[in-house]
Order: sequence, then structure tokens, then C-alpha cells
Amino acid sequence: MKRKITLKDIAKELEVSISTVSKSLKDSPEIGEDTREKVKAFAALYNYKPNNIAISLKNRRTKNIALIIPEIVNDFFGEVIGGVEQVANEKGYNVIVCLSNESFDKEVVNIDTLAHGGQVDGFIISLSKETMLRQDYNHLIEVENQGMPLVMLDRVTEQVLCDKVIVDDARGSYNAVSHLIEQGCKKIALITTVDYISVGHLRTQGYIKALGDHGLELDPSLIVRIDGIAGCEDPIKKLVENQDIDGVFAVNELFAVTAMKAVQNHGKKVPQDVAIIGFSDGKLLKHATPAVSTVSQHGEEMGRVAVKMLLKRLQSDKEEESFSTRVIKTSLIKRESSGS
Amino acid sequence: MKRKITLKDIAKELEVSISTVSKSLKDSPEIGEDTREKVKAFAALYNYKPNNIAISLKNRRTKNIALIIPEIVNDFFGEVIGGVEQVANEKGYNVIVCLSNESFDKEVVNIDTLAHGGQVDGFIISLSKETMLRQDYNHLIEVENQGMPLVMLDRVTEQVLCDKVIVDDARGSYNAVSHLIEQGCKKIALITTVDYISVGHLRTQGYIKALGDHGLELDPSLIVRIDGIAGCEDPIKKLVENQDIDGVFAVNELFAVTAMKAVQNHGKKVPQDVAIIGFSDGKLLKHATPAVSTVSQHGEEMGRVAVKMLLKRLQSDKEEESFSTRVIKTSLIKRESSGS
DNA sequence: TTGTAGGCGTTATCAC
DNA sequence: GTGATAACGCCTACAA
Repeated sequence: MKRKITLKDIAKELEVSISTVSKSLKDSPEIGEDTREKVKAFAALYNYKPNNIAISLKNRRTKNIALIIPEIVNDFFGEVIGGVEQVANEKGYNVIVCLSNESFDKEVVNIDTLAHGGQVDGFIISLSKETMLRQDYNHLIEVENQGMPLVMLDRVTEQVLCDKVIVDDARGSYNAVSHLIEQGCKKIALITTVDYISVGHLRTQGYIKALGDHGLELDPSLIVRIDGIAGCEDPIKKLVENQDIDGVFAVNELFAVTAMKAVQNHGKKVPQDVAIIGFSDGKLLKHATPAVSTVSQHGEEMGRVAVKMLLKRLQSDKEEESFSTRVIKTSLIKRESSGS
Repeated sequence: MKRKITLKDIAKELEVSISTVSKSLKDSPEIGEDTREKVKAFAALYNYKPNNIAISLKNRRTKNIALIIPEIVNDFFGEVIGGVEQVANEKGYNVIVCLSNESFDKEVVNIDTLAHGGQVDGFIISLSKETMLRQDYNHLIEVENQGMPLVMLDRVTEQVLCDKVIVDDARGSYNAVSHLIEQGCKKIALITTVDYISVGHLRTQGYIKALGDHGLELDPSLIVRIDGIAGCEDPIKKLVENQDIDGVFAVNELFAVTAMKAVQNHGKKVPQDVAIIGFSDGKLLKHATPAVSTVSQHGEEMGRVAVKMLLKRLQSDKEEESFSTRVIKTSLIKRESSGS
């Protein structure tokens, strides 16, 4: 690789010292007008740009942040990346994206490498499923102990003290289910994840509360808990065919469209016979036929907020004070699948 | 931020020199067995990890690569990220993801910053629409001139000499359209992008050739070219309602589902009245009802291949030799929307 | 007004 | 066997 021009090169060429060059380029009043101009002209001509690695070494900050997410084939995380990247770039930070692929080990390796290697100034992380299942958060606690800022996003845990960005999952699903009830649904199925996933758990609670508040019986046979994304068709199909339901609340996009497909294949109409509402505002629900109502969690905004919290920590020198949790409001997007 | 432990710290603590520590940790036979062990034990105890920034400065390589893509709310690019990230991580590289948002300016800024700033060792890029429209590739040519490896992916141009990874777009769409014809379609609409987008252009050519080879007339009124993603509904709707078609080939996911929706709203059945086939194997087509046939471009593999090409360049010191273009084979995924 | 020197953390060369 | 030194590119306190 062709070597890039350095301060030293300029200094030699112009027969001045390195510090003169450095100061000139920073418009230091220490340096005489004419030398300053001469240096700047030369630097511009040769397209000089300071070497960020050297600056990082000197300043002990890299202007990189790590974003660790469980997967990417999920519009929610795609949006998060977008939001994070946008704000980070505006503020002069680069985003290193790491996928844990829902694996505890990969999450740990990623974090350890970046944290100890000193490649990033801070982390934004959404926990992998496996991590939540094992409830082993030492890698994160250690990051915090090192004094590296850490912001958790969406999939969080109380066992790590740090800034957090979440949505009001329980309320979001409460509203969604209430909406179904208002549309006249009486027998509403819930398609959710296993309980160790923080958001799945909260969304389940919203469902339960909504039923209760509207005087509907909680019928456990209308609830199906799915572990993993592969092979969700079967349990959903079974539920749809064996239970006499008139509404479905699904805690993510995939479950919602899968349920809709099962309903339609079963010869029923959406929303006339069965109304459906999902969670997460991705393409899948928007472009389904009929378009599926959903709870928007504003992934992009969550990403933006997370970066801002992180940068705030990075820019203040006072250690630790107190941590805050920002709750982003969900909003209900009513589409065809839940009646007019 | 708490300072991380350095060689110097260890040296002071153990009352040996820095070089002794460095060599011990690298298991250099120069150092006596016992000092070596002592140092290693101490380092392990305090969880010493070398500072990668310092190493980068010394070695003039960062072990970071930049991936520049136009957008992320598109499963194809999501898959690409996955593939890139996977192989890069395996090889000890980090991936800095940048979104150009289809903007020429942002693409230029991203590249200039990272290239001149010395934050990355190489680039993988998929061109923004605006860049292809303007045909201004100076920022990329300059990267090449600097001797930084550059791999173009999917959206490429002949005007930049570098390694490339593409799919056989023309053949992929040829196969797709041929499949429709074999299913008995006679009047096949083409929903494509404007022509300056390399892949849109090629896919259009495949369509034309397939018609010709099967003795079907090319009817320009069956072709609609859409600029941008917003507001594709109207032209598609108009086409579907005004033309008597029995097949649709769309060059991306969104156009395909939008067409399907228009067809269904128009009171026709898919695939009985109108067969549909798309391009790109994302969730949108897979989970549509009916599931939509498509041409898979294997985004993840493209990403993997791109990184491998990039790393190969990075690891060989010989400059420039010749550039290669890897063509990934598409495959036809037959689903419900195009008949049995 | 300009230059010198030391340091950020590491490695490699060379001297002891 | 071990250590001193210089270098990667930049910044800055201090000296001239």
C-alpha cells in the first residue's frame, strides 16, 4: 500500500519542524501567518489527512463504537443499525457491527476482543437469546467495570447496571390486544416466545392484563410459546386449526404472518373471521396481504437514542453517577388485518 | 475510563524491561524459562491484552474493513452484511458498516474519511444509485490509486478496475422468465428499475432474451420502469389493470409483492390467472401468500466471497497484478406464485 | 515565531 | 538471557 503523507514528510519538504507543521494545520496563532499559509497550501495540495490511528493512540480514544446484535435478518435490527449509524456518523464515530447470531460464546468473544483490544470506546448491545437463557452477564459487567460505557437496547437485563433503551413492551401489547377486543374479538390467541426473552415475557404480560381489564377469561390453551424461529409453523398451525379463535396477537413479525397464512389456509378470512395483529414494524407485515396491523417499536429511533446516551457518557469524564433507562413509546399501526 | 494494563506496567511491577515482557509473552526462546513463566502468569492474572491501536500504528494495518452499502432495509444487503461479518471475524477482522443511503455525497464522505484517516485496510462497496446515475467514480479510483484494496459487490461499474463479485443477473432473469413461459404464460409483464442501475439493466436484458428465445413478441407496453422505491404502487397498479397479462417478472422483492397485491386486488388469482416471479430471496417473498417464486442471488455467499477476495489482496504484497470478477450463480426458487 | 523532546503502547534490532 | 533504543504518526509543554 502506498504510504500516506505524514507531518514528517511535509516538515522535511518545507524544511520546518514537525511541530510547526502540526501547529500550522491547527491554525495555531503561535505560528507566523506566512509559514502557516505555506504549510496549509502544501498539505492541501498533497491531500494530507491526519492518521487517526496515531491520534487514537495518543488520545486513548478510537472514535469507534461497537454495536452487537443477535441477528440481522430481522427488520427491527436492521432499523436499529440504521439509526445507530446515522447519529454515530454525524458525530464522527464509526460503527463496528457484530452479530452474535444468538450465541452466547460469540457474544462474549466479540465483546472481549473489542473491549480489551481497545478498538472501541463503548458498546451498544442487544442480548443474544442464549445469554438471556444462561443469565450469565459477566462479560458485560466486566466491560462496565473497566469503565467502558455500555448501553443495552431492547433485549436487556436488570442484572447489569447501565444505560438502557427499551420500548414499553407491555403497554404496546396491551394496546394491541385492547384494539382487537374493541374490534369485537373474544377469543384471542397469543403467539409468543419462551419466557426467558425479556421482551417476549413483557409482551405476554400486556396480553394478560388487557384480557383481564376487559373482562375476558384467560384461556391457556390459546397461548402458544415458541422457542426459536425455525419450525414455528407447526405449533401455530395446530393452534389455528384446533382452537376456535377470532383474533391473534403475535409478538413478532414472523409469528404474525405465519399465523395469517395458517388462518387463510384453514379457510378463514382475515380480518372478517380472525383479526390479526403483530409486533415490530417491518416490511413483512406492511406488504402482506392483507396488510397486518402491528405495534411499532421505532427501531431507528431506539438506535439513535442509544448512541446519544453512549456519546454522552463518552464525553463526560465523571465516572458512573447514575444510570438511566429511556423508554420509547410504541405506537399502534392499524392496517387491514384488524378490521377497518 | 480505567486505564488498561500495558507492557510497561508489567515491566515495572516485575522489575524487568519492557522488551523482556514483550518477548516473554510471545514465547521467545531468547528469554529464560522462569522469567517467561513469571511474566506470563502475571499477565494472565491481570488479564493483559495487547493494545491493538498501538499494533495498528506499528504495523500500518488496522484489521478493519469497511463495508459500504446503499441501504439496509433490504434483505439482500442484510444477508451480505451477515456473510461479510462472518468471514471477516473468523479471520480476525472487524467490519465497519457504512450506509450511503443511496446518496453520492455520503458515499464519498464515508470513503474519504475511512481511507485517508487510515481506519481501515480495505473496502467492500455496493454503489449507491446516485453514484451510478452520475457515473462519477473518482473517490473509488483514488482508493485504488492509494493502493487500498477495493472489492465491488453486486452494483458495480466497469469504470473502476478492481475485484468484483456479482451474480449472473441476466441469466437469472432469463431462467425466471423462461420458467414463466414454460408454465404457459404468454403475456409477461416486466417490472424493473430505471436503466442506470447495473443490475436492473441486466435483468431487463435477460427478460428480453428469454422472450426472444421462446418466440414471444416483446411488447413495450408490458414493461414498466420505476425510479425509486417510494410510490411504486401506482405504475404497477396501472399496468396490472390496463394490460391483459398472465405473468409478471419483477426485478426485486418489493416490486414483486406490490404486483401481487395489485393483481389480487384486481380480482385475479395468483398463480392461476397471473403467475409471478421476483428477484432476491428475502423474507418478503418467502412469507407472502401465496409464497412467491424468485431468483436467489445468495447474498450471504456474495459477502463471504467478497471478503475472501479482499483479504487475499491484503495478504499478498504484490501490487495490482490483475483483477478478477467472481460470478455467483443464481438459483431459481420455485414457490406457489408460479404454478406447481 | 519556531523547534526540541517526550510520550501514547508495541515491536524489532542490536548491544551488553 | 536481558535490556536499551528507535520507530510507527501525532500532539504539546516547554525551551530557544
